[in-house]
Amino acid sequence: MTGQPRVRIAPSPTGEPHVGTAYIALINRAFAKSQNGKFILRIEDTDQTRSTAASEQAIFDSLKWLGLTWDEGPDVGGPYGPYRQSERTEIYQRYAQILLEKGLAYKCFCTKEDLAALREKQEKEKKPAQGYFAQDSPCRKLTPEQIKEKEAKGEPYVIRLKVPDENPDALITFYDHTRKKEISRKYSEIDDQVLLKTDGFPTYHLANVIDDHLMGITHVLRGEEWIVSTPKHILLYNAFGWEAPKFYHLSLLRNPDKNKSKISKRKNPVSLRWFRAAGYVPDALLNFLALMGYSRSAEGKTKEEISSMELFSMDELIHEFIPGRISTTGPAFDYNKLDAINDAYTQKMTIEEFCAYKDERLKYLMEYLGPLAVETKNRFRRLNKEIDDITGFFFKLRLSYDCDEFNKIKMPPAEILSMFKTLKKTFKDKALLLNNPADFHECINEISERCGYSSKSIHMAIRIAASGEGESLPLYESLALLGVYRCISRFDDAGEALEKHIKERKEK
RNA sequence: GGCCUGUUGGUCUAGCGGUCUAGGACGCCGCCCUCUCACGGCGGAAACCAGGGGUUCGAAUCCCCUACAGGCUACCA
Repeated sequence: MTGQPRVRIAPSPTGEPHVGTAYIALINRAFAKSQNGKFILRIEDTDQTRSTAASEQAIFDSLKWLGLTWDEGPDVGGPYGPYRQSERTEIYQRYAQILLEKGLAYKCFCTKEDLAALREKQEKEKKPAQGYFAQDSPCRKLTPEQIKEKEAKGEPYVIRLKVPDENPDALITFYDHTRKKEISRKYSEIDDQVLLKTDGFPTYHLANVIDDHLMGITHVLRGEEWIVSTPKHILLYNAFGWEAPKFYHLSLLRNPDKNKSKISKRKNPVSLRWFRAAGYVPDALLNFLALMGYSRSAEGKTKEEISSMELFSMDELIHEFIPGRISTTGPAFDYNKLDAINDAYTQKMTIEEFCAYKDERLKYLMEYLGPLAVETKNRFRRLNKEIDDITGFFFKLRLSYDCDEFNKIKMPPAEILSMFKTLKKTFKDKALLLNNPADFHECINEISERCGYSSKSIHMAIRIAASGEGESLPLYESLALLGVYRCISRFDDAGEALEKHIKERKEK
């Protein structure tokens, strides 16, 4: 051991690159660099049904855009590769086999139905511990002959960890360095987790523990959602006879609404590609994210220094980083404050930097717009026109509706209102099916036919709700880029604005 | 339901037993600067430190209980 820390982030390449990934990456990188350590990127693509190469590329691009570069990873290599879990399946299988041989894991032939039945039974009995554990596990009791028989028949199986059950009330404990305290769980509360799936791929738990050990990870800084499963991981480290890394759990970014639930695309933009296309300066986004997870000390600072201490660069963060100052409370993601910080950064720029940034952003914006790029370009008369007059609606959180626009829909206001409601409901129901422009096209036609809305009216209504105006970029492509969830909230907003408008007119 | 975690103004936070009649930032309001807006400057409203019990000469700070919020409870990570 050299004494230099090695940390990692391990994003899954599913869907859009998430701000949460950048947030965790930022803390990890600051931690590593402040101690002259290494920051590693590992791709956790063990979920074969959801992982895509495009998503992986988007993670690379987005993190690089933010300057969150890594020392080792799938694209740059390193001494502990491969850094993509899908390329390490034999390793996991080998280690699962070791556990099997040691008698610390077992093959489980239960089907989905078996598990559902088990769960139902447990619920009926109101057992405090649910899940697949010890005496509830039929496959634990299988004799070697029975196992052989099932295997010969070709029954699919998973490999599960055999959680020690001699002493169910004993505690399994680890130290959380962020919360600065021990956290523990009873053995009886931990189920016999699946280690290797039927398809031969590992679950997160197995792959994560093996990789962290094999890659020499010394400190694990990850999201708070992992706290409860950390004891499972400790169990695995014990089973292998390995020393566990030190754990730091980072509080989750939250939606800025009343309840502060985990930040999600259903409620707000979370894609790093969105932030980039929206025109945020990378250093500003970084600074803002750092504020969410880390707070600087005011000690020894003058009044003036205190009033500007929220503004700092990645380098400054690295130089003064103190792990003990990582926050433990879940911060609401305040888009408003992000804007303020972004303003501060643009003000610090020179004209040259500003132009370079605008150019870079414009290029990226066109890429982001995809099929709409040409349409956007064609709407310019002269190059001095502001691009955001045309594309701004993609990047505003809330639109303000000019109520005269609604007059362009040739329908009575009350009917428009109910149309917005129908649209909202249908989009919500079909949310998972609405991805491409064609999906939106089909869906809108369906509603139009089903409810007897004229094609012209429904399209105009959607156009106004989505873009805030009666003239805009081609509709279906726009909706696809906006994403279903933001469309839904815009139907809400537009409906609300219209309702207010109707009320005001009545009062007059 | 069970388990785990968190709780200082609307939001992000400083604070680690007396210096707190709780400081800063964002947002909000007002004034000044000014041809407008933005920037900047000044000022203001906004937190009885979730609530209740302890411990202590003394608690936002330590302990306990309750409430609320979040997370997890998948062959997803």
